[in-house]
Amino acid sequence: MAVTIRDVARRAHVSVATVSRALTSPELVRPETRSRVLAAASDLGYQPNRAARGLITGKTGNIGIVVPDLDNPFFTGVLKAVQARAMQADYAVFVADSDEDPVAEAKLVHAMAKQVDGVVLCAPGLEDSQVYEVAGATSLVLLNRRLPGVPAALMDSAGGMHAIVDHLVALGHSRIAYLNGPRTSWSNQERRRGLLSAVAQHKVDLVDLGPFAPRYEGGLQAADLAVAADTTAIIAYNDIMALGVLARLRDRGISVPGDVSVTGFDDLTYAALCSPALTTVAMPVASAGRTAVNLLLDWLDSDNTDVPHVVLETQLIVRGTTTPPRR
Amino acid sequence: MAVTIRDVARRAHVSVATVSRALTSPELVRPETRSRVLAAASDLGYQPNRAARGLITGKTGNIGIVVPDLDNPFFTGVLKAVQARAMQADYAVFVADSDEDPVAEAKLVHAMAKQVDGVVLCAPGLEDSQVYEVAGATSLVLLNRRLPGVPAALMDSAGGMHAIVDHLVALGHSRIAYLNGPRTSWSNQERRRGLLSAVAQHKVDLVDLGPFAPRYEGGLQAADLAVAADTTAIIAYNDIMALGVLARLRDRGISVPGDVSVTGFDDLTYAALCSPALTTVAMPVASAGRTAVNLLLDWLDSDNTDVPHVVLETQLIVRGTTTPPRR
DNA sequence: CTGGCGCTCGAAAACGTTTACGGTTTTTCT
DNA sequence: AGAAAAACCGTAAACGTTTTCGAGCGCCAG
Repeated sequence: MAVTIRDVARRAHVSVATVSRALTSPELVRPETRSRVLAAASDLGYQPNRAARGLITGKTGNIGIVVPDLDNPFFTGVLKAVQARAMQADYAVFVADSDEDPVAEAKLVHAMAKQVDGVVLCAPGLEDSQVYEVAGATSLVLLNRRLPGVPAALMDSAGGMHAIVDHLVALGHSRIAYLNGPRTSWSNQERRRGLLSAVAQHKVDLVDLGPFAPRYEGGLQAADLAVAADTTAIIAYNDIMALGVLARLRDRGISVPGDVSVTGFDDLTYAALCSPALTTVAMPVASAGRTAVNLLLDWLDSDNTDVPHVVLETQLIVRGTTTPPRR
Repeated sequence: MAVTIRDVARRAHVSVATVSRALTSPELVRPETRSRVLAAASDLGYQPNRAARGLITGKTGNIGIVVPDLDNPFFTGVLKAVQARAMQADYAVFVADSDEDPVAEAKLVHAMAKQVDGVVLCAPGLEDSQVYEVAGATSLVLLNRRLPGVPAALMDSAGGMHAIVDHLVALGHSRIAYLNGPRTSWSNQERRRGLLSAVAQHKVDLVDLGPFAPRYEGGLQAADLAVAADTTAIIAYNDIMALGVLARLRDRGISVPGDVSVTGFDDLTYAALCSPALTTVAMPVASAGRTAVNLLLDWLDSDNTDVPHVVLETQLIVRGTTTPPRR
């Protein structure tokens, strides 16, 4: 049924070895015969069988990506970029969704390991030791998580948080609430780090609340605590929580940004679409995805001597939910 | 490096053939030796090499899914379900994003064809003939598109549209605008079909506008046309357009739902989160994804005699953007 | 006692590639 | 022109499995 390398060889009057060479190392065959086999190959619509190739080369031509939740636009953003970059480099992409379950994350990487040349891992919930453990099974690139010894594509969320605080104090705010996401998540720690550094620098009162579920409902809950603490600005862990905050404040008749300013984090599409549009910081999801596969590809054919950590810039997007405080 | 079937055979004092049998067709070996093999295998942590297996069986144990846009929550919703169901059945999932480009869609299926046992295809933009053409390359299941001869998981969007109209006329509306999406897309045709049937049944005035880009900006543009046409209710092609409509109306000081009712389609997360919350119809994305891979798996080991088309129910979600018209 | 059958298992072929090795031709150098 | 070197290409082994075929064995019927 399928057309094999043998068919091409027959049609081009050469051996299978020559066909293989013409396709994978063109410089090894005479231009004349090379074009002959190329012609034969395209005539027959020949596509090499990747399984057979992988069997002997030991490389699969595939990469994997495991994410905690495919319904989360943040991860699908990186997935989209990963997919695009991989396809460009002639790699195919396996995707796995761990459903936020750390043990599933580890399992999935192991299961993928035999079928891919490497995987990019988004695993905010995994223990460091477990990450190292799965790193033994295949080549890893971490996304948005820094760990000595394993390459990573990072986003400067600390810097983004710093920018938010700078923005808020520039507007004149001096008592600010931060609504924590999950305490153990690397993202929350990073954001908090930027927050604290900025706060120390500016001498503002910080009201540190939470942790809350990083969901709409978490925002609803957190909003009340923040107004009870008498703050003029609320920094939410992420956009979804911020949306919850906005909804709760509106329900209680508290005007945004008139009475209180609110910021999110991530710049998901609806941040721009809600009303008032949300001030937030944009994460470079696409370039992070791209560089993650770049790192992986480099890592694969290199002496694995230095472990690159590249950090991408975030960007504060000022929209409608932040103004100077009413005095 | 990796542990092969030969290592297991040596350790269990049997031949490789017996190991293979013990793992894939247990009833063919004596229970005693079977357990010896199994023990050896798990001792060594043996995992069969899928490439080698695929080379000889002709099956890969993988399925593919190609979607027009991974940033679109609709598609990631089905992707998530597809992934989950496939994993359950011990299949791995390749994903490809065509970036809304029909020729890329066809190319991608062809590229995948050799690496997968079948693919679920979301290709609203592809010509029928092209779909048939790619169906020759591998086993296909269509998602949300009906085509004779190829199995499909469908969503009853016509029914959903009918429900919207029923809802609106029940509220008392009698002059309604429909904002078309892309004319050629199967989805738009289906929705329009349901719309027309409901309209004919109820004798209401239908103002048929567009087509518009199925984006936020398309909604901004469409809103003005709808109010100029003096309608009391606006049915948008999808949620994103509806959000654009809401924004534009608010900017113009037209109150929703006071002055005009608005509906969306798809029930994306932000439909529930915007304010007022959007009346829309929920698409069974998850079960569609699940049944798509069920269909694919069934199709793979069956005589391919009848081509199943299963249609899933949609559901009208009444929220805050629809009320009786002011008179 | 013989022939046939069923059960269990091993030897070996096959899947579609890549690549080490060696043989033949062409080029280059003197 | 002749020899050494280089360029080109074919033969065959190898990758890790599955599967066909048949061998060995015990059992039962005749």
